[in-house]
This record gives sequence, structure tokens and C-alpha cells, in this order.
Amino acid sequence: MSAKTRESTKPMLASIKEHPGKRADSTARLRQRVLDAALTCFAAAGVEATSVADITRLANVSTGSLYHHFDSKNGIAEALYLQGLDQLNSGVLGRLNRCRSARTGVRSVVLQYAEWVSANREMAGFLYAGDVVMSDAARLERKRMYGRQIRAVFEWFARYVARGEMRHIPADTYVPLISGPIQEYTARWLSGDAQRSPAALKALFADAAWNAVKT
Amino acid sequence: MSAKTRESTKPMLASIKEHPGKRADSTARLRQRVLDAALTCFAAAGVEATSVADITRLANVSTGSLYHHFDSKNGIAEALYLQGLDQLNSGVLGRLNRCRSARTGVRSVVLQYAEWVSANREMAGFLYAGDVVMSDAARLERKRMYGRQIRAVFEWFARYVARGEMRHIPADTYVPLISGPIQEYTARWLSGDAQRSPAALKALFADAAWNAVKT
Amino acid sequence: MSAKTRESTKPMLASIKEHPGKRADSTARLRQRVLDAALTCFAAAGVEATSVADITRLANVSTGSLYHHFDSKNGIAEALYLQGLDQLNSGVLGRLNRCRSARTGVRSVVLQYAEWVSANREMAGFLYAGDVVMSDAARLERKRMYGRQIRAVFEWFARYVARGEMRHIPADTYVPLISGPIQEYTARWLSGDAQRSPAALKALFADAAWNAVKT
Amino acid sequence: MSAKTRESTKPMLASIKEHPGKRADSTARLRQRVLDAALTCFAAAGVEATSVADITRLANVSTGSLYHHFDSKNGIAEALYLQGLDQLNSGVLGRLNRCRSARTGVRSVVLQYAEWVSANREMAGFLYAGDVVMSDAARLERKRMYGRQIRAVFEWFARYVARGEMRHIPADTYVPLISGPIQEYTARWLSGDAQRSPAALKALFADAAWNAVKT
DNA sequence: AATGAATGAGCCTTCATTCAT
DNA sequence: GATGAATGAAGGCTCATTCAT
Repeated sequence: MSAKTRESTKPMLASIKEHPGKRADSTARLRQRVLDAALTCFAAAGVEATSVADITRLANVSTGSLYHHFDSKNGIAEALYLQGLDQLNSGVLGRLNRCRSARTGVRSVVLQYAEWVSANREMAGFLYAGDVVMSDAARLERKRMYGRQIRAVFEWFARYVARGEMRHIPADTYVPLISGPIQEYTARWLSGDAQRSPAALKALFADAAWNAVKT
Repeated sequence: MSAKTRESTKPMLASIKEHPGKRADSTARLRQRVLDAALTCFAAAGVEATSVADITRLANVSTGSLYHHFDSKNGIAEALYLQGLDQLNSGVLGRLNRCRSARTGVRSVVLQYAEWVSANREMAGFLYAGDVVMSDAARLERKRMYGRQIRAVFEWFARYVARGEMRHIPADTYVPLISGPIQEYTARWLSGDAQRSPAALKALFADAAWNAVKT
Repeated sequence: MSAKTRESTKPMLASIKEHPGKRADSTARLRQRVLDAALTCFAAAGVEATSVADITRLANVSTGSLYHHFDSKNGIAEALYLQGLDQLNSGVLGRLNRCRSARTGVRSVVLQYAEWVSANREMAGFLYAGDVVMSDAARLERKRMYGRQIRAVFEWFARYVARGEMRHIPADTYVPLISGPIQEYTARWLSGDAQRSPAALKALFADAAWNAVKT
Repeated sequence: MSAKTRESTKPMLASIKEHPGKRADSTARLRQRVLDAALTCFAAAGVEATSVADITRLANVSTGSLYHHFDSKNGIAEALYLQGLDQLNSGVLGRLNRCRSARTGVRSVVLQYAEWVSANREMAGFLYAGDVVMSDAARLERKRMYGRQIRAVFEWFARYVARGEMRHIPADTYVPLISGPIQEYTARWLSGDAQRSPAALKALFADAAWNAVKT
């Protein structure tokens, strides 16, 4: 909600509820305990199939306390979703910004995605499942995040497209061409249909990505 | 959604409930009315968020009648899922089998996927959402279907890999490389984030697919 | 909802749910069991303080069954309210219409009110408490009932006012002057602050009513 | 609602919580802020439908603080009820005591009621709604107040009854006959069914009251 | 005195499924 | 085969009240 976007680990949107002073610490701890428990449940069974009682049980928190910190079950899912998306995005963008050529840039997107997903399997599964029903506020926040991300990535690539080092194709199709294969593989891995972690195959998919968009 | 399954290679799970004789026809009609209604609901709101009452209302069928023809709400979802998957698979395989070169074969997979998905948006959304909780019986049936499909496709491709016309990479990675981009694009289209139908961009993705696996 | 207004004992509004044929009877029985139980609870504790469980317990009906026949707890209260009001109104009006002089008419309103209230203490308490939150549909129905009642009563009285046998005062004030005392006494009786039943004092209040509006 | 209780003849129930010394003033201010906020809420939605959070929000007081000053939500309602009743009663009694004839006395009761109710609409609505569940202590206090009031009023009237200037009827029926019409009209005004304020029609109802009990 | 986090019982309602007719 | 009434276990959420700070 504020300006800082990258590397942030704190939940977005919820920041309004943060309090300064002595109890802020234990408050944040409880919030995180709830988010952690919810992630585990959501990843395992989906948001709808997870009951609030499942979360309170796992987080060891009372119903009332949970609702003191979150608006609703779906509010937890939204906070988690935005937190995860922010993490994934900022990881990719941060790495991209340290690259100095079209090829390393394109490959870095895939490499970072593969690594993050392999290291955060639960969160990846949760984000991939896409069963969060977004409220208007959350939708706005996501749009803001996506906008920033897409704009930053496109600005980075645009110069190489302009130089003729990358193909000139519809804007809509870069992401599918670059990320589609690793994402599809990841989906199979998450569902148990593929054995090796995405990280183990990252070089192959990174090469394919570059191959798909280079001139 | 109403086009009859073509080239179905195996009876559906639910076929055990089919009855021979004079009433079979009206029975089948009612079954299909339920399946059609369920697809609309599932595609619009997801399986969990659809109530049996939603389906009976839309299908104009009584509760008792519905349960006379299906085991459970999830049973309907399974039947629908298997029906859709079979349709999609057999379409792809049928087209592939009519191809006479590695390049046309690989491209045909993408082309057929793009066309089917664009022509069966509701079913595509339902299959993509992946919110069907599979019973053991259904899981088995799906495995059988997948196995046949994968085996058939691989047999087709294997000869070209052997001839050195296609890259030799881990078996797990062919599908992601070939279908990943079009699937990723389709997901964006289904969610409203991309405007043009997959069919409109099929050539681009077909070329990319061949490019990704050719030697 | 239909034309018949007087002496009707059937719940209004709910009539849309009535079914002809063999099961209609047991359906109506269950509906009435729920209404009776609800009346007892509402009269004793108020609508808000009565839980749906209180009603199901007393009516010996399952939760689901209750909700199969009524929209909500408040829907029960509305049905009951309209039923009671209809009974009260039609009793008063029916008796009034059999009177042949201003004096007997005015007195009959009070007498009938006193008798009905004494004979239907629970319903009277429920109606008097006024804690039913009316939906738009119910509000409309009540308006319709009130309109019919007020119009009919005023038409009856108007001729005597015109003849100079009754005072000519603001239309708003006839009901308070005629019914106010007996209603106030009834409220005290219902709350336990007065011992004798309204019926026991009806003559006194009937005389006072006539005295208050005669010329 | 904010006019201080005049001629209060006994301390309120809640007075036990009053503290002497330097903070008494700010304490009383906070108490009153809570009572004012509660009255607004109770009048608008009823006691049951008002949550403690509604009150703390409107009064700008913390939960803990509220519970430091009141026993419970219902305790607030009781305090408010007794405060309002005391105000209404003492107004009526005070005015009655300044009258020097049966006629002016009876009329003054109605006139004062009409004026007070019109000037204190929120409190009148709250008292009229009668949704305060009284604790034993509060019930006792109310009985005491009522007793004093009734006794004082009866003593005043008794002499005129004895002199034959007022009718001799059951003790229970004086109040309904005198106050019933104006109360019934007030109820209609509070519910929006009557337009003119009770104060606007006070003379009519005062005359009727005297007419109802004079010899 | 003041604060607001924490508690957990209880509320209304939904819903998949069964079963008598 | 068809119907829809009946069931009761959950589910998400609210709320009065307590208590540590």
C-alpha cells in the first residue's frame, strides 16, 4: 500500500492494522502465525475446503482472535496472495535489474522463477491454484503490483526489442513464450505428475525461453 | 459443450449407469441435461461454490432424479472432467495421427489445442480450474486416459527423435515446451487478462513450439 | 394475498408455498407446528432473543426442515405477525359490520379487542411487542391489510360523523381516543402490572370510548 | 436527552459507581458520553441489535473503559431506562403538584407527557420500545420509582375522588383512561404513522382525559 | 483509569444426501 | 423413474466480556 515494493516480506493491505509501541511485536507474531497456518491449509486443500477452524487449530489461536486481526477467511487468503505475489515478483524483478544483456535477462526470469518456486512450494501451489476470490480493495492492490511489475519488466526488455536483439511480437505473448514452459512444468511438479523440481531443470527452460524470443 | 465426444476411445466411468432398452434414450437425455447445466455452473463459479440446487434449477430436474442418475455432486464433476479431457485428447491425437512430418505433428498439437479451447471455452475453463477432487475410480480412469494419450503421442514423436529431427530431452519436458506457451496464454485469456482468442494467435505459438523442440 | 380477508386463519404471504395434492396436508401441519412453537418463543422472549434452535426444539422439527418451509427466522416472525394481525382485524371488522348504531359500533370495537386479546394472550403480546423487522414484501402486505381495515372502519364511522352523532376531530385521533385506554390497560396486563384481564373490564373501557367520541 | 434530570427523588442505581475527588468530573463526563451514545443506538436499533462496539465507536471510548464504568451492556440500558423514567415521572409529578383543581391536574398530566415526549423523542422511543431486560436490582429500583410516583399521584387525586369531583373506578384504570389516548397517539407518531407531534394535539387529548374521569 | 487483544460459546444459515410416497 | 420433504452436521462470523499491560 505504501511505496516500497520489492523484497518486502510483510503482508500488504494489512499494514493499516500495524501498531507502533510495545504490543506491536506480539500482534505481528500472531498475525504471522495465522498466515503461516493458513498457507499450509490452503496449499493442501484449497481456500474453500479449508475451514476457519482448520486454521485456528493449526495456528493455535482462538476464533475471536483470528477475526480481531483479519476481516474474514477470504481476507486471510488475500493477504497471503498479495504477500506471495509480491515476493515472487520482487525476486524476479530484482534479479532482472542486475542483468546486463537481453540473454541473461530473459534467462534470469526463468531461473529465478524456477528457484523461487522450488524453494517455496506451498506458496507456489497456493498462488497457482488461483482460488482466491479477490475483494475490490485486493484487486486494486494486485493491479497496482502487476502494473508496476509489468511496466518495469517491459521497460527493461523494450530497449533490446528496439535494438533488434529480441523479436517484435504482440506484447501479450512475451510472458507465455518465456514463462509458459517452466510454469507448465511447475504445475505438473506441483500436482505430482513430474518428479524433478523445476530448479533441477532450470537451465533447459531458461535456454528455451531465450531461444523463443531472441531474434 | 454439446458436441458429442468424438473418437472416444473408452467408455466413461459413468457408463455403468447406462441402461439398455426403451427408456435409455430419455435417460440419456436427462443425464446430458444435468451435465450441461453442471458445466455452466462449474465454469462460472467452481465446483465447490456450485450447489446441487443450482444444478437442479438450471437443468430443471428434481433432486431425487439427479441422485438417481449420479452418485454425488462430485460424481457429476468427475464425469464432466473425464468427458472433457477425452474430447480434448482425442481431438489432439486424431489430428496428430494424420500428420506426416515432425514439424506438422508438433504444430498440429498446438493448433488443435488452440482451436478446441477457443471453441469450448466453458469446458476449457472448467478443466483448467482443476477443482475436481478425484475419487480413486476416477483417478484410475484418468490415469488410463493419460497413459494412452502420452504413450500414443510419444510413439508418434519417438521416431523423429530417433531420426535426429527433434531434440533429445527428458521425456517430462516435451509437453511443457510444446504446450506451455499456448496454455499459459489460454489461462490469461480465460481469466480476461488477454483479449485475443488462442485461435487467433495459434500460428505464432505453433511456430514457437516447433522451434523449441526441433534439432 | 388473495381477496378473502376476514376470519382467515391461514398464514398470509406463505400461501404461495401451499401445494395441492396428497402431501399438502402434512406440509401444512408441519408449517403450523413451527408457527405455534415460534409464537410461544417469541411471546416469551422476543424475536431476537429466540434462537432458531429454540423453535426447532419446541416444534420437534429439524433445522433443514424449518428452512425448507420458511426463508429465515424473521420470515417466520413476519408470517406470524400477519396472521395475528389479520385475525385481530377481521374479528373487529366483522363485529363492527353487524352493528346498527354509532354507539354499539364504537363499543363493539373495544369489546372485541378486549375479548380477542384476553383469549389470545400470547399472540397479543407478540403483536404488541412490535419487534418484527419487516421485509419489504411483508411491509407491503401489512400496508394492504391496514389500508383495507382503516378504510372499512372509517367508512362505517363516517356516516355517523356526518349525521352529527360523533365528534368531528382529526382522523388521526379517533383510534387513540377509542382504543388507547383499552390498549394501554392491555399492555399493563401483558406486562403483569395489572391483574384483571381486559375482558373483565371491557364494559368500562367501551363506555369510555363512546363517551370520548360521541357528540 | 441531555437535560439533567430534574427533581430526582432518589439516586440512580448506577450511583454506586460515582467517585468523589478530583477525577469525578471527567469520570462523569465519560459516563454521560457513553449514555448519550447508547441512547442514540438503542433508539435507532434496539438494545439487542446494538453491539457494545457500536457504543464504544460512537462514544469514542475503549471497550475496557466502558466496562470500567458499567457492568454490562444491559447495565447501560437499565441506567438509561431509569434515568429516562425518572425524568418523565418527576416532570409530570412536579407539574401536577402545582395544580389547584382536579381538572387542571388531570389535564396537566397529559400536557406534560405530550410536551416531554415531543422534546425527548429518542428517549421516548427507547422507553416505549420496552426492550430492556431488567435485572432484579433494576426491577426493584423501578418498582420503588413507580410506587412513589403512583402513590403521589393517587394521593393528589384521592381527595377529588372523595369530594365526588372525579369518578370512582378501579385504581388500575385511571392511568389507561387518562394517558391511554395520548400514549397510543405517541406510539403512532414514533413509528412514523402519525405526522403531528403529540405536543401539537395536547389540548385535544387533555380535554378527553378530563372528560373520561370527571364525574 | 485506560487500552485493545484475546476468548469461545453461540448464532443463523447452507447444503449434500436420503427416503417415503 | 420421479419427486421434493426431511435431515443434521458443518460453516463463517459476531459479540459480550475478561484480562494483561
